Amino acid sequence: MSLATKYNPAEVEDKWYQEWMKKGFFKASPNPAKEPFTIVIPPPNVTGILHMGHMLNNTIQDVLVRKARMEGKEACWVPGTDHASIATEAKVVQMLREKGIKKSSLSREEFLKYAWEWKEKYGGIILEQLKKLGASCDWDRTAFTMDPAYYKAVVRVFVDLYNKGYIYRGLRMINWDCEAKTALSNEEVLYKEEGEKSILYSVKYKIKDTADDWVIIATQRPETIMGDVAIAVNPTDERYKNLVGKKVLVPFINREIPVIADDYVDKSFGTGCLKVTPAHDVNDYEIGVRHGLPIIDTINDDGTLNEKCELPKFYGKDRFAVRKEIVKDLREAGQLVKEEEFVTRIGRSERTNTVVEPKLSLQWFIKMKEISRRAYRAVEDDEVKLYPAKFKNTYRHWMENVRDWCISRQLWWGHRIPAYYYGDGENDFVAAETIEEAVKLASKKCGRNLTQADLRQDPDVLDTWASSWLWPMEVFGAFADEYFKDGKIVPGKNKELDYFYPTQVLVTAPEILFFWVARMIIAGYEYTGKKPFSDVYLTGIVRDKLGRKMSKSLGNSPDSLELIAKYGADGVRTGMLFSSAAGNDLLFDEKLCEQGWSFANKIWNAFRLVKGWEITKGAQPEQNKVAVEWFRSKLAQSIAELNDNFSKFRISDALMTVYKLAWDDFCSWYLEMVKPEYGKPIDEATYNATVGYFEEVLKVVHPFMPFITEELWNELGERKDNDYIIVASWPNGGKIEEGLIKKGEEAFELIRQVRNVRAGKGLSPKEPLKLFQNGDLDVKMFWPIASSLANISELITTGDKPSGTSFLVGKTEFTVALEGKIDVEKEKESVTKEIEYLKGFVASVDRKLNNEKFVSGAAPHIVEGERKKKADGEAKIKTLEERLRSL
RNA sequence: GGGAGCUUAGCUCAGCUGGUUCAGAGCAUCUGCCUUACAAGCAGAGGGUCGGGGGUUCGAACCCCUCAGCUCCCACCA
Repeated sequence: MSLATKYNPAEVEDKWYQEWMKKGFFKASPNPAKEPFTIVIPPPNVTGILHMGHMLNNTIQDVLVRKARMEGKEACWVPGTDHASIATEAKVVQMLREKGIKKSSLSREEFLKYAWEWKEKYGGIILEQLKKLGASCDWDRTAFTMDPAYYKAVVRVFVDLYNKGYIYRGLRMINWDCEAKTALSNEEVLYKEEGEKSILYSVKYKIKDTADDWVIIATQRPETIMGDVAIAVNPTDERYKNLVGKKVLVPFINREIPVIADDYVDKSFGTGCLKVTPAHDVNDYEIGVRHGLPIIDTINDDGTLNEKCELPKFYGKDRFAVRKEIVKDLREAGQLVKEEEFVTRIGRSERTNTVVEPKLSLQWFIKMKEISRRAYRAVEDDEVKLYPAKFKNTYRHWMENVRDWCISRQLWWGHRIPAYYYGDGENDFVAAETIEEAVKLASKKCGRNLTQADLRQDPDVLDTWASSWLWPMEVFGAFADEYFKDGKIVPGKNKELDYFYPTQVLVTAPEILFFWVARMIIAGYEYTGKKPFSDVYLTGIVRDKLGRKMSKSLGNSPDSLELIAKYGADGVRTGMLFSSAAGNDLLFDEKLCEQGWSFANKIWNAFRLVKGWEITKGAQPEQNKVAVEWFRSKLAQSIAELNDNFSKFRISDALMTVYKLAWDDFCSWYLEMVKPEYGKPIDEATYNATVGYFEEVLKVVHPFMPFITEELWNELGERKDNDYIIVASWPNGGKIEEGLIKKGEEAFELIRQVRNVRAGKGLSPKEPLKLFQNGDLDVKMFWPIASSLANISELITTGDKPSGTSFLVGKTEFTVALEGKIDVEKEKESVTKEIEYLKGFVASVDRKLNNEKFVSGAAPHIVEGERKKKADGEAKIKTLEERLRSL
């Protein structure tokens, strides 16, 4: 038998993944005899590639799914991708631009053809990469948010919510991307942390019917002056009290606008006078609404000025170009009194990086207040639990201040809004799932017989989250005709949904708690009356070891697939989990993957050891019997701890428990206990027990390191049919003999102490030592093990006090005989030091016990504990003092 | 501006309802070993007045107040 001393993951990983696929172990179907365990993947962007965040997130999901599968549950992990409307469209537009094709030169149909081609080409990449990681998804269920059925579901939900009165169309101030020509949600607008430099201009407006009286306002957007409809001052501002009600003239166009008073105005900012431009500023819009002011929208969709600005030389010119010109004009007219630099926060589009233009626009909205009430309560009442729980606060805060959700996007890639217009009036439209239905509805609404040709469908598409919020339901086909009735999903009809939904766990990033998680909960209750999942595990952000976010520009993001090639998927998976408590950012260091590989290598070498043993029919030595019994309890203890970690979603801790069980308890202690001398065989009983334990250890390691465990499982025993570790049963632990574990601990302490003496005195482990015991610690049971692991030739319990170095295990003193090798003075010094320490300790305990209030106030078992501390301490002191005298 | 959270060993973090798992783990460090499973290993060791200050209590890493620093979320000042 020749096995490499170094484990090589590359040789085994692909093989086992193929084998699992071939055997269909990832497939799940409704099975009433089994409990379901469902996870829906947070669908990555269809054009995405696997980055570190995905690796962490999907490793966690796979660990949970694999454990559930071994526990005998019907484990179903649904994979899929998100069409990611704006992100994908941006990529397609860029691709076309590189080919020299402008989006504006294409028809909608032509563009979509390119987009679908792009999707077909790149859409599967990330899923293939997940396979390298070992993700045990049911690939037959792979879903896409623009699959025909899914598309239909999204449209259906829009119509349904419209009919229920939750969806409305309204003129709202929205964030506008002039380059992509689309509305952006608040979340898609980014602000630079440090702010951006800008210039604050002070501009003079002439007061009407005065010779030379002026009002000075401060603005950083002089190009919007022509959209001004008022000047506002704070009502308590004494400086301007007599100005309110007067008219002033807008520079250049001399439109008369009123001076109004509004609380919003900050007296201390600028001059305390604010120009009000409702079309181009959110706050101004609100002031405008409060004062019934008109709205003059001077800027086109593409960021150029239009004829409403009344100055023909600016028509069609970009707003920033106009800013420069108008500043010049103002200066020349003597109306620019000050220019000062200041730092402000400018919103930029997440996708195109252009400065976001606040813009009034007709958009579609979902009213959130009422529809989200149930979802709010669900988290409050822990019906849906968040891990870590601190996100409950964040969630509550968002829910209590929830705003209406703008769901329309001026894009082509996505679910087209199923609203059909038949006229130019504000209400001349209907919402319908099909154009046929729309014709009927519209005809009825307007009282004329319309045809399809009379209808125009809304050109916009829906926000991507307005499709992915249905994900946990629609991956099971929830909204199909057969199951959907009167705005609800009828239970008892869809076997898949009834069985797999609600799902168990959602693993995702905290940044999409509102975008996605909250909205899934809302949609879940709205359509099924049930939560979409019970537990939400929020991962942290993967950062580099300096704590910086991983980004392309910093170049600090390692290539996922290269890491897997280097350390194996097993190594990378464990590497990612070593330091990633839920909700904590993960400071990724490649060394962690190396540690993961080392762990695999350790297990590999344990296997090499066991595999190399020859077996004899001989009787089982006492030492091995004890070792086997001890490990049985130790294993049970670790499994209990492990299950507890899992139940609390402490995945990192779970891995650490497994790591210590495998490395410390199994390899360092157990295997060392039973390892026969070189060249000698091992007895059959011990061998069988060892293989059995090895299998149990492999099982608990499997969710974390699926590949090496499958490999060794198959090497360790004769396997037939479907005997694979991936479907092996999760160990049930068994009885934990506390007494045995304690005896083991005492023996290990004894061994450590003897080794310590050796290290201190520079004695070789090969040199046998004599040990003297003074005290009543019962070491009999583990003695054969202790004597062999510490290489002790003899234990003398006659009470003799040899020359040597002593130590305590509990209250019992042990002395390693070291005639002629010790420095008596040093020995005395160290014993004295320990006595001093113990005396201080006993004194502090005494202070407590002499305190009336402590004895009467503290719980009895605490007081009892203190008494025992004191007695033990005193006993130890006595032993040590005797020792000191004998030196 | 509003809200949430964090500060424990060199690093990353555990420490559940104040008291025997109370000062812990992994990594890193140091010392000694190439001991036929593994030197990417083995054996052993050192290291923290639990951010500062104050208070409550018989007793505080844990509860309260306060100061300092950091992080995140929400809103966003013309």
